Amino acid sequence: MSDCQFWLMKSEPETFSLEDLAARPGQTEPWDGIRNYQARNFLRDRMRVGDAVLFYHSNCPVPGVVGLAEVVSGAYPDPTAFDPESAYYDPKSDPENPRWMLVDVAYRGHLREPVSLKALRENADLAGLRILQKGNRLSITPVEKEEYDEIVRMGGGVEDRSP
DNA sequence: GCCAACGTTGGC
DNA sequence: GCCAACGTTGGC
Repeated sequence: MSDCQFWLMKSEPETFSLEDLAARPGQTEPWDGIRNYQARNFLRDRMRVGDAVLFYHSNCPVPGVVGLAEVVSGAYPDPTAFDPESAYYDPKSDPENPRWMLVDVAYRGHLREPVSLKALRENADLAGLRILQKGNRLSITPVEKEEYDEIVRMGGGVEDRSP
């Protein structure tokens, strides 16, 4: 774990929440639907198995970090891009040369208390967080180890809330 | 629901 | 390659 990297990944809880991840068979889920090149490049070029993830709920009453996950696969083509039935279908993604990738992530617990966006903003040690910068909408962003540790500390540590 | 900020598309 | 139009994100 010493050389793993740290990430923050956003999800709208109405679409896919941390509770949904905890309830999945094997508590693992393909993180599909990424349709932004910068986020795709992070997935494809920099994410490694074992990397630690802050799970962030966006577009909801209290946005913030709610728990932890872990990258458990390398990047591979996102099958939803080839599925005309999928909301994420992209007719321009060629199966011979896939445009969109994903990784699998696994549940690693809830923070005892969610750390709200407001609380993140109020912590001067987190001023460098990418999601706090003006206009940043990236759904996958790298996080420093110190920032990750601080957010887990603010959340009162981690507990398993497997169903 | 509003709207600011950003990314993508496509005509030229 | 420019840039206007459009679509999306996501906080509030």
